[in-house]
Amino acid sequence: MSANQEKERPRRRQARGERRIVQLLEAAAAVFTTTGYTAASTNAIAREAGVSPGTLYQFFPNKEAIAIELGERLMREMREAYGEALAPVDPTTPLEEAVGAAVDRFIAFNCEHPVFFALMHGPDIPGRIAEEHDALHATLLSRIEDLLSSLLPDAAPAARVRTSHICLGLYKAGLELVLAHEGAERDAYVQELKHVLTRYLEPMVGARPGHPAPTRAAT
Amino acid sequence: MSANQEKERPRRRQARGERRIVQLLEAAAAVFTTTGYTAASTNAIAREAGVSPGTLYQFFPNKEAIAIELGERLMREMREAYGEALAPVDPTTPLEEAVGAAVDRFIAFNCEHPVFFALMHGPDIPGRIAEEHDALHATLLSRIEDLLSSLLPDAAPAARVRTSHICLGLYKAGLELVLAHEGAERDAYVQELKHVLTRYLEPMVGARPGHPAPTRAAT
DNA sequence: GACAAACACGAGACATCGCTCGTGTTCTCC
DNA sequence: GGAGAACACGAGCGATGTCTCGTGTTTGTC
Repeated sequence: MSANQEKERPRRRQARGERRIVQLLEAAAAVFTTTGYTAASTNAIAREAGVSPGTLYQFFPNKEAIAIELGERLMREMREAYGEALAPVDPTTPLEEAVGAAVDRFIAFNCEHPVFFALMHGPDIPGRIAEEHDALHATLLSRIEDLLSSLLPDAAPAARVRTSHICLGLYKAGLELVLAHEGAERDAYVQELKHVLTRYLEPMVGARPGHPAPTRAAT
Repeated sequence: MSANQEKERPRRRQARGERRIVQLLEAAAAVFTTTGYTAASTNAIAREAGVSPGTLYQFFPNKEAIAIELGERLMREMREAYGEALAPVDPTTPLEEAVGAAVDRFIAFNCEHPVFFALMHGPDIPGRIAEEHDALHATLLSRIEDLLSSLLPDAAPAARVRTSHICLGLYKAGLELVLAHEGAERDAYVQELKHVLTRYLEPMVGARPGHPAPTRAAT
């Protein structure tokens, strides 16, 4: 079969094309955030970008590819912004501080890129995007697991995996609430999210060496 | 204008019709749980119920009405199953017990009716269903607030509202994880969810009279 | 048994959405 | 300055999905 060179057509992009691509990606981000992936129509994305439907398909083979590319750029930007290892694990830092820093970073990123939440949260995700979704999920999960394994080295593997899932779930729930509010109220929810996570993890890491007693702060 | 009697057409249903309605509702529940609301086609629902598309529209004016009716029956059943006041608030019961009972009840209901989660969780909800979603949300929220106000009577109203939102968010996050697992693993996640909630609330209710010190159990 | 209303059917009207295609314009390189 | 590639347009094709409509069947009532 000689049909293996189809996918790799070395289309030379001009500067104008690159500009259109980011323009389309931004428009897609806007539409995805407001309507979600499935409800977003490619015509709407093209209209938002101020181009014709045909132009959109000069740069993306289909609707899915738009979300894929958008997701990849988002992931890349996240990695660049926060370094390869998301939160460098230092077992001597107090729990509150570690959790606070991690939460602050993630919240900041998600506030800057609301699409991220929209793309990763909807159950309306068909086909290939699910893979990317799972990839991100797994990445975050392993990061959290690394962090946890340094905090509680004695836990059973299964329990640690479970704890990681719980932490990610708690974060996502908190993020939804944070994004739903603004200003001082938003800050208050961020604080509550930190409380949730620290109080959940506290009893588990309370016994580790060098940290005599868990701290208790009033709300 | 004499066009005010349109909506109230006293269609006398026969027993057969009532049966068809619950049959269609069950089929819709099955389809909604597997594919979500928007992706579910009315033809698929009719097929699942073993009737023709035309028959479906004999009982429901449109697709949305199916979800509305399904949601209403679910809400009614929930109210009936757990009484008017969802969790009767007794300020002398220990926190762990109160949280445990509430979580167990809700989890049981959601495991029996997976549609509930599917209908209330998707961002793919158009138009009028959002209202019902909000109604349920508000109901649950006020229930939680009632429960909280008996547990921590001294908290500021704004903080209490916030805490309610957090609790509901945590529950939803936990529910997603619980439904994603089965058997012993599922039970373990239920336990973790209870831990999350009790540990989050513990410091707030720790100072209330009659409860000298918060209990601490190892994981 | 007759009449009307409720029930059931399924082909298809109508709309929407993803995507294509023919045509015309702009850029790049020689 | 001319050839070819990349870019841009927008009408419209094909598939899919919601909902209608004409027709036939069952049920309840006198």
